[in-house]
Amino acid sequence: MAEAGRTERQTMKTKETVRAAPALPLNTILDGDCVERMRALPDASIDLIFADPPYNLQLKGELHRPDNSRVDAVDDAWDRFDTFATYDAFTKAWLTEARRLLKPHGAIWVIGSYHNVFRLGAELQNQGFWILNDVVWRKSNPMPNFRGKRLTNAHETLIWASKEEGAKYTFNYEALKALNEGVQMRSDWVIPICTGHERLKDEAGDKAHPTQKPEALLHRVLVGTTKPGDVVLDPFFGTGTTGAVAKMLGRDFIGIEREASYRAHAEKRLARVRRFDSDALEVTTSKRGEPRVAFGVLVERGMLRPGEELWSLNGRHKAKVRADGTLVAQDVKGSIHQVGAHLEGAPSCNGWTYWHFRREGQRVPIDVFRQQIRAEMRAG
Amino acid sequence: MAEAGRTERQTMKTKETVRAAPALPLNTILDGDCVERMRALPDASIDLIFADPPYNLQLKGELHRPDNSRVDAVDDAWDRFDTFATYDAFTKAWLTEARRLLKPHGAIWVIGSYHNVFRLGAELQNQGFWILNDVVWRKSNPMPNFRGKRLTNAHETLIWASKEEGAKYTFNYEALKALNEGVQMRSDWVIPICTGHERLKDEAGDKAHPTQKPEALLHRVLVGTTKPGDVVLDPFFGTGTTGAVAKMLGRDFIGIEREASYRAHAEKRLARVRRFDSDALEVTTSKRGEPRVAFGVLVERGMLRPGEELWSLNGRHKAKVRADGTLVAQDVKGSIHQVGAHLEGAPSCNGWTYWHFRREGQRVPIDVFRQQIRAEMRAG
DNA sequence: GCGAAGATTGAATCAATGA
DNA sequence: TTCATTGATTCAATCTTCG
Repeated sequence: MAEAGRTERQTMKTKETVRAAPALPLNTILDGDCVERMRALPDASIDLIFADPPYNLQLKGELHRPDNSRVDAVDDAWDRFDTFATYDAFTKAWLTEARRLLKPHGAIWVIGSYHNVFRLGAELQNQGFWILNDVVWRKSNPMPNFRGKRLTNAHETLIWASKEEGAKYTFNYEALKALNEGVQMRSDWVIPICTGHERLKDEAGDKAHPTQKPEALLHRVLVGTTKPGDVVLDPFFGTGTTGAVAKMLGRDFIGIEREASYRAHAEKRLARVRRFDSDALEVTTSKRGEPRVAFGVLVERGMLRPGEELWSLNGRHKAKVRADGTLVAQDVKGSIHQVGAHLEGAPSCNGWTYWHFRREGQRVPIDVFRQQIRAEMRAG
Repeated sequence: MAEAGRTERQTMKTKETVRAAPALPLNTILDGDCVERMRALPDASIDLIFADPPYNLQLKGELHRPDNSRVDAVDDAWDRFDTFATYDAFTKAWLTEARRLLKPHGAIWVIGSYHNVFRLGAELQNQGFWILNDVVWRKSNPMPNFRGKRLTNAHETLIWASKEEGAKYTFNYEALKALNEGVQMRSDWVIPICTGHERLKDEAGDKAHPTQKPEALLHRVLVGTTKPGDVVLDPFFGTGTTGAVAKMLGRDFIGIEREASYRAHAEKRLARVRRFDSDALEVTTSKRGEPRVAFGVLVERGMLRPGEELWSLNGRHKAKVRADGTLVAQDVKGSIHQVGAHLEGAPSCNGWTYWHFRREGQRVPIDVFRQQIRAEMRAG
């Protein structure tokens, strides 16, 4: 259907433009270098580009977990660049082609981590792309920081940009609002990393690709910023998450991937994918339980001050709040639960209902602050 | 005290260096241009920099190149280039001074939105700063997107970086873990925007500063990445959130702010702030700071006897204690760590938590003896 | 610079086990 | 058979410090 429409349009073009505008290789995976392959595609032919370029992680030695198992890191040749200058030149080259390929009302998504995303974002701006949002993919199950030397790296960043300032772009506001329980979709998306059945494995049972993206992420991108029938280009196709989700959602895709083994996995995967019935696009939203609130957050927010005294339920014990959200009593320090249990000689203690602060002569349980924070979290 | 120490050191210096190392203007707000003011401060004198640079530079109408030549009216492309170039030059200038001011084990935090954070991050990397994490401040109560044309912009990005690759830095792992319900602090922080009593207002009741940061954000930054007594510099001080939280937490600060009205608000605010009790500022510490204990000391003290058998964590291996504090198993002898690693075929092993002795049918880790000795050392 | 001590993990999937 | 529990495994990682 879409194929026929395109052919018809082509026949109406003049000789000069026909040469510059060959038929698009829709729903196929092109092999080879992404810049070269993009060069062969016609100007202003693509509605959306989703690009997950190498992150240039710069990992050094081996890393082991506390149980001594080895972390299977990204050590592929395609992720190694000598210098930032080399990486920047690579970024500039593929973004230049990407911009040429975009229709005037097209848009681009790129994804990266702190290793590369600042360079991606700066080059997007340098080339005249107009950033619409940066989006944080908050991983519900990230890999921990095993050595305890930094924060757990629990997110990646996406940048969504139109071709230039003032250009139109597709944004399905209501669809995203529906995906978000009836309130505006925010710039932070909580999505689990790709595991389980969705994660492609090779014959040996190892992961087929070190950085396979979850389909839920692409689902949100494509539902939110493309229309059915749009052409989506992924110049770093990998095992084809973009293509798989595009096919499910009734969008056309073009993939470029130079690693033969990734292409093979992607081909097999795409053959299995079925396009959704249009009424099957409803989303399942998982109800979560009440979010956990750390006592320390009350201190950070100034609801309780470091040094302030808390009183036990029965008024017999008191403890002092510390800056990191632990308590210190006469002969013990620890969490609100630990200190309460110790003072009562009990095996456990719910610190939230046990500890009280004083306001105007009254003892008030600290749990009122937790409820307040939860209300804010729900609002957000 | 610190002041005295500095003076003493100065008197020992030669004439040339005295001029370059004046006493630090601790706990004051300097007025004027941040780059000029930073130039007057001595090398390697600051422990932490927190910077919230402007991104809405009012360039329109008086646009000048870095060399101070005026920019003529030009087409959009030139305008765009010059705008970014000017912003980049500004960023480069203040980051260069910032890096010079940092102690070798110092660190920097910068905060920005998608308008400027990619340029900040790229320039940090270009100058040789080593990014430790990017952190997402996820706002629980962001401003909605009224036009429904984009995603609700619900976060800002912070970048935490050390002075260079391999440099030490302060990271209070256990304190942040305590602040997060006992699990590792992640790179996404949920904190409300600054409203209510905390939000400073002018005489007319309007907000005193357009982008006042919440104290909770600075609380987490300073608890997590500074020590009491550290010197914290904020080159874009605004209404002084950094200074206020630093003072509460027993850190020294230096602020730079060119707007007189912001300085006035900050001065009033700082006068109101009370420092927390010093025992409230103590923070849960890591085992890494504890003194080392030789395993042989346990044998010397008779806690374990030569010839006594120890069992591995999983109960599969055993080894015998020798009088010199080494272990001997079937085919290997050496330290508690070496023997454990060998038996498990692991690259390394923490013998303190791996090896257990038997008491009344129970397996108890030898680490309990180490803790006992450490307690004695603290008491003695 | 090198060798050794010793500090360090959260959420989720899936298979095996037991009730 | 079903369900709860336990253990093994895995995830884009710029992941130590002291003598």
